[in-house]
Amino acid sequence: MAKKRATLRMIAEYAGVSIATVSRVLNNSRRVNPEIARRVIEIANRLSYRPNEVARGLVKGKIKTFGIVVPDIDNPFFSKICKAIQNTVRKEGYSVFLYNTDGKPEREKEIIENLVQRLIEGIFMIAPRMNPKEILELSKEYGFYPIIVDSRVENVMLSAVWVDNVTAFIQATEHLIETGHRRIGFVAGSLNVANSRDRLKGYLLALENNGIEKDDSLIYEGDFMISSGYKAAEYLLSLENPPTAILCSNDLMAIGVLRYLHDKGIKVPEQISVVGCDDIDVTASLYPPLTTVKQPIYEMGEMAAKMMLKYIKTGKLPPNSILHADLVIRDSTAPKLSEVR
Amino acid sequence: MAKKRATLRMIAEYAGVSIATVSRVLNNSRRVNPEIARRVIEIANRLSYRPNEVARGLVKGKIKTFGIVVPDIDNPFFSKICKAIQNTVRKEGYSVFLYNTDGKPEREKEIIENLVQRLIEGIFMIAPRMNPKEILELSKEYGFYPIIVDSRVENVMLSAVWVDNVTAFIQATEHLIETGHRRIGFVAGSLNVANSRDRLKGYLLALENNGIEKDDSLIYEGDFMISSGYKAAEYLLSLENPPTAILCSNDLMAIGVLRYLHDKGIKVPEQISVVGCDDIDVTASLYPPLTTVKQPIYEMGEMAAKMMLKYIKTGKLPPNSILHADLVIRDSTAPKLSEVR
DNA sequence: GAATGATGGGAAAACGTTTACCAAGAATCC
DNA sequence: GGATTCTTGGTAAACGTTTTCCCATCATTC
Repeated sequence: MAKKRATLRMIAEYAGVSIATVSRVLNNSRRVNPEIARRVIEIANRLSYRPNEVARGLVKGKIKTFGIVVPDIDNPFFSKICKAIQNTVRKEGYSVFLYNTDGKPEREKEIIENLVQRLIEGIFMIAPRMNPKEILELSKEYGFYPIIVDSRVENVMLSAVWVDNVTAFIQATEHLIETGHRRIGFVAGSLNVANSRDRLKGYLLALENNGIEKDDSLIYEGDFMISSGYKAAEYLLSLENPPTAILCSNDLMAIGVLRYLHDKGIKVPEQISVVGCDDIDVTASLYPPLTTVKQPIYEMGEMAAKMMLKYIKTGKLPPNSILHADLVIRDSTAPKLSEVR
Repeated sequence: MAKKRATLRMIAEYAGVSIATVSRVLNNSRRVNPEIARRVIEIANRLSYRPNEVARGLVKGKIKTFGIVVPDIDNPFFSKICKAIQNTVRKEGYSVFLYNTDGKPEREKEIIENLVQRLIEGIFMIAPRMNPKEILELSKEYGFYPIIVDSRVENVMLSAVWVDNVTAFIQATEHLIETGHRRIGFVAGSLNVANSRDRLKGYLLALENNGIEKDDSLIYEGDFMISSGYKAAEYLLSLENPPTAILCSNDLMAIGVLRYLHDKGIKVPEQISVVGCDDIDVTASLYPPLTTVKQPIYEMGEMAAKMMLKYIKTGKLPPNSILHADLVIRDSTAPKLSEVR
């Protein structure tokens, strides 16, 4: 079916020179006679030669490629990070392998081993479930550069980029408290991911700072998907003393919450306030437009990619990068009903 | 930094056998003495041997990997297709390279050449901008298996999976006509992609079938993104005789339309009906829940993956696969105002 | 007991590069 | 002008596999 692809050997024969010379010309790796160089290039073009990256990878012991390991590519938050990484590393000639874990920790190790077999240079672990220490060990054992994205990592010799979620959620919670809410429901993400724990922590700290006693029944653990937001709202509204505001660990769950409230005819923000997190693209177009913690999503991916490239170039661990998230107030939050009256 | 990875040679030395024997044991490619086999496997495990896929790829002339070329991974429609492909091919031991084109046709060729250098076996072209003939030629020249996803391809020796958009849009348009609408705005996607043209065609056919004269001023060409839906609505509502319903070529643009209408205080569906296309996850959670043409997104990706796997196994071109899309009626459409009164 | 066949192991070529080393000629330096 | 250094081309090893031959052993068959 396919024509035989051109190889260095073929070019060498046509040009009447050695393979080494052809390689040198094409890679500009050593000076060669300009006349020969011209001829080689001309022939290479004529045969539309493309280097075999696999052969090259074998001798170099690595291939210009990164792995991206992501819980769910179909989550707009993650897909934007992937896009940012891809756009950034492409400019340096890198490709990316994409792997979905569906949030299953056991798949992460499996994937890493698979990637290593393919001689990739580095791996972006996005919101990993695995223990950072374990990632560090694997990276040493197998010899790849790891960058952790969207997950706080401290006291481990790993480079990571994350958002200060604790502060952001203190801010979000205090916004609700300031507008008079005291019973604030919290829809957490899976608590085996660091971010979820941090967001919960911010929520709890804000309550404490404001002398509001925590009530465990107001905390619901979801899984970051729309459906679990729906269930969370169903649960919270079934309490005998339901919350007047619901703070969600991501926008998708907030969307689920909004949906439940619409279904039940409960008015947002008049009867209940809702806050999300991420500021994915659709958030501003919901009804009502959602108040949310705006994460610097693209920046986070871009930063991760830059850190990786620097890591590879220098061999030195780049410092962690902590980005800031700010609350964007839209129309899904309002002063507590009783205060308005 | 990294320990030396185990190789066949190392195992062979430890076990006191030849490399060939080790390879045979590990690949089960020929019977060997069970006693030796046992020893080899034991040593391989102890050294936690992982085959070097790059070396293997070099001798086999191909590597168990596919490329996915997609206009915008951050579009939930595409990210779901990617997820489906990934999930399906993973089970057969394949990895995927992911490439974003940002909808730029010139990048597609570039990416294909890059992928071919890496000895991938096949490429999924999702909603490609490139001419199918050209894709076919490249696939022959370079020797890879192409599968076209979400784009109608006929009379070309290529395998593709797509949705019958013409029929779906006839159905969507007729739903609006049946409920009394006669001035129906149409927000097209980029008309250089086949799907957009088909959707427009369906719209026009439905008008014709129902004796409604087409009005070019009611047709707006967007680019599939939220922002262009917003602009489209702005334009359509500025007409001296504005439409009473707006049909959009995808949900994202419909979201933009809804947003504009909310901003202007125009009630949906009371004052104007809106229809989208795709049925991405958030669609049902919008306000109002959007009537939309539900595309079998995951199925399309899964089908594409299965076709690819079969293509590779048999070497024979699998037949095209045409999926069906159905209108899902939710709350964003209603009989035309004047009819209600 | 010789011829034949089956079995299981090893040697080595092959995949397509990069690169260390070598050799020969040119240039440079006193 | 001879010794030294520089330049530029080639040779061949190396990367880690798979796979084709080939050979030795042993069992089977007549």
